[in-house]
Amino acid sequence: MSNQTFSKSERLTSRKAIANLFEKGTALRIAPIKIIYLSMELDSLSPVQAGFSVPKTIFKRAVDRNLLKRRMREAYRRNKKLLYDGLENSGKQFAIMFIYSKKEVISYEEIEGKIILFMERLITKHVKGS
RNA sequence: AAUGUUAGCUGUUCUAUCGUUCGCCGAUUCGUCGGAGGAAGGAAAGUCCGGGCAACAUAGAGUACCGCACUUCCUAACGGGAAGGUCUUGAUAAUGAGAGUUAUUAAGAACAGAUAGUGCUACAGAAAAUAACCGCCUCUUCGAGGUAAGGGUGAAAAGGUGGGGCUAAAAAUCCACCGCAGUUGCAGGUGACUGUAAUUGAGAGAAAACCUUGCGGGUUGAAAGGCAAUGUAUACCGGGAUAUUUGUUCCGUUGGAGCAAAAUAAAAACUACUCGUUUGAUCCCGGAGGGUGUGCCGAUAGAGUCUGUUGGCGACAGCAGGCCCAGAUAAAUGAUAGAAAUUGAACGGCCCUCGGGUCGAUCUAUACAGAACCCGGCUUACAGGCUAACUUCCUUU
RNA sequence: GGCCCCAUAGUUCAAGGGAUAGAAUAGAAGUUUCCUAAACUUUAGAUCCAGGUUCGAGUCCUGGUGGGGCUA
Repeated sequence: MSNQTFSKSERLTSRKAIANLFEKGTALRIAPIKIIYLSMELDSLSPVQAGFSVPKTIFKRAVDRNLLKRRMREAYRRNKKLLYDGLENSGKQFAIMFIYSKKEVISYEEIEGKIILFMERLITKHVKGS
């Protein structure tokens, strides 16, 4: 689990879980990315399940939406070890949804920086709370 | 050789590291792991047409509604395609006194009907489709009548050109030629239609106004639909049985059987309406309905594609052989780094017809765009490259 | 994914194919007032884009662009 794979058990695939997340989750905004997360029981052993979304109203073309989702997913996949290590001993599970909310396409480096920033914040908040 | 237009084809490649998904093979502690493979397009797009497929009656009739509209063919089908016909516009040439006609060539056509009917044609103009304002002429002054040759208005003015005659003045009255429309005959063509002869006629435009005629269309779309699991009482589904009342006949007696009629019956579904069809009341047996929401099938081998050959002007069709070519579902096919190729820019070297070619290193750019059940089309978007045809220009012979 | 609707001044709406596309409100300038508001006068401002039919198109037809709604 400590490698860089990103298989189905680590992604948000349950319609029910997503509905629950949007209803009760905590919203957070880091520059162009809006993040909704919730501590909840998941149906897999993975500590975190993540999903990525780009609204159709901002980007009309499917090519642009695909590009941004791929960049966000890649950034998450390469850095998720940070998040997993931080949550290792807590026993909690998180569902996270990343939503892109800017009209321009930004580079991979920028997206990666924002996602790392979010992970650090989530860990410090969680440690402080417990 | 350059320039542009149109049509067709193509539409970046390789390596390394880390990843996604689907078959196959092997292992497994059933969580996964390993091996070897497949993984976006010509438009996957717009959702504009047509078809397959599925449910609702094996999908029925008429009206309404919607769509289409030269002919023949292709096709599973089409509003698509091929070949042809006709018309319009432009150019060139020939001919004619002129109107016009003919030939070649290019482009285009929602190209049935305006002589079935209703309505419309602003402003201007006498008048916009049963034409008389000025002008001309006649009668009997006012006024009435005749006349479409001339005038001006308008997008459009009542077939056109030339000539003669009649007449009060004129005309479509006459002659010749040209054009248009209807009917009939002959010849050619599968047909649209063409050629030709006779005869009749003079009534603009618009159907992308309503409409008429002919042809076609049942409705809803994979979120269709089917299976399984979870789970609770009836209403839901499937199968079977029986009908209730009245009259009458028979058996012959607190009842049973046959026949006929009526009622239950109001309504619901099938497209809006009319018809038509189905359901319908009670009991028994079996399965469960609604809601939440999971997995699988539908769902990836097909009107498939490539090669050859035969038929056809062609679209296309037949035959033979080879090939298997994405299958995701909060939704895969990617990220990073480095090379190469192509394009453009300025720089330096070399060559020469002084405008380019070629080599080197640097910088820049690499389009439009992402499958969502599957096919056939149409439309729209598209950096660069290749091929073909044509236009224009230059040089040489 | 599928189905449907709409587009006119800054905004909300009109306009049987026919003078210069109209009204309300918002804007600007002026009058009035010590100043503001209200009132009055004047003024500028628009048919989503491209083709086609027609003598003539906001309206009719075709293609595109943008926006909105419904559907488990």
